[in-house]
Amino acid sequence: MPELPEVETYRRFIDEVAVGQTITGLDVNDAHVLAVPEAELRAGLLGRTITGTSRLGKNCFVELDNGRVLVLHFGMTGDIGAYRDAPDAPRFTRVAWHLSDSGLNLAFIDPRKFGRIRLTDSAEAYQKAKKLGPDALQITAAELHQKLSRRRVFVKPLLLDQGLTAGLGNWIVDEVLFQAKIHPERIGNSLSEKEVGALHAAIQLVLTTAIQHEANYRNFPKSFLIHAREWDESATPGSDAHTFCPRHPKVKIEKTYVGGRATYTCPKCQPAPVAAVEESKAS
DNA sequence: ACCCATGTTCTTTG
DNA sequence: TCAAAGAACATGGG
Repeated sequence: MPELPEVETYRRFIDEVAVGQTITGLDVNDAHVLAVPEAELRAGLLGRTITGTSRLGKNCFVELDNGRVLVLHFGMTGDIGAYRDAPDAPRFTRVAWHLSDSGLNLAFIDPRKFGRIRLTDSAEAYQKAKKLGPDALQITAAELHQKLSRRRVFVKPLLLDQGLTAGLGNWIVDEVLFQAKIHPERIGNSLSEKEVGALHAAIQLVLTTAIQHEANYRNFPKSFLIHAREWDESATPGSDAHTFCPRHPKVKIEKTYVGGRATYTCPKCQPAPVAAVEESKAS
């Protein structure tokens, strides 16, 4: 779940539920998701008032009244929730914060426990320490072109690299490349300025659309590749209509692996790079 | 029972 | 130094 649009949705939820409230309790059901010692987290949070929220890529920042920042990273299966009474805590709640005024508890939910919770002095310090690039919604086309032009690597792993730009995950990169009609195995520095322009526009389109729908994939436009991904099969049991390209009803979406990650492409929309062309452009 | 998975990070190998 | 591939992490769900 948690790529940029999901994290943005979680951030807005936290902003609504928790800003202005004081943290009066901390439950650690599973310390595995803590990237700081529990005692340090407890000392850093109890009695603090939440003053605001922000986000960089897939990281959510919860700002505290002493200037420090709680950082939430949701790994592969993280989620956020709220509950009033302990028996109502969502399944897989690993950590929860008790909020003074509302009496609600904010839950960090994470079945697979790849998520992490930590404290930092500032969002900027965290960005620097983690070597995170500009947020995918903030990066300009020129900046993207400049970064891609220096790399002789497949474009898909480049877009997944949080140091190049932060926030793009596996399905979004596939969607972006499909919308921009670029093959995932095109070499970074082989992309023309025009192609990078299309890439940048597709990033904006996919992220803003996903945020609008609060990352509920099923509600995305029919023109999106997302509907061809396997996990959507449950929505249309017994049908394989969803495995065809939205633009070419007779062309099947292909599943391959690029950089070790499952990758979906339309062979007609996204022509595979020709090695000779790539090399001549690169040299 | 087996295989796959939205992310990050480290190790190995070239 | 860079890049690619693989593994590890932890666990649920199909």
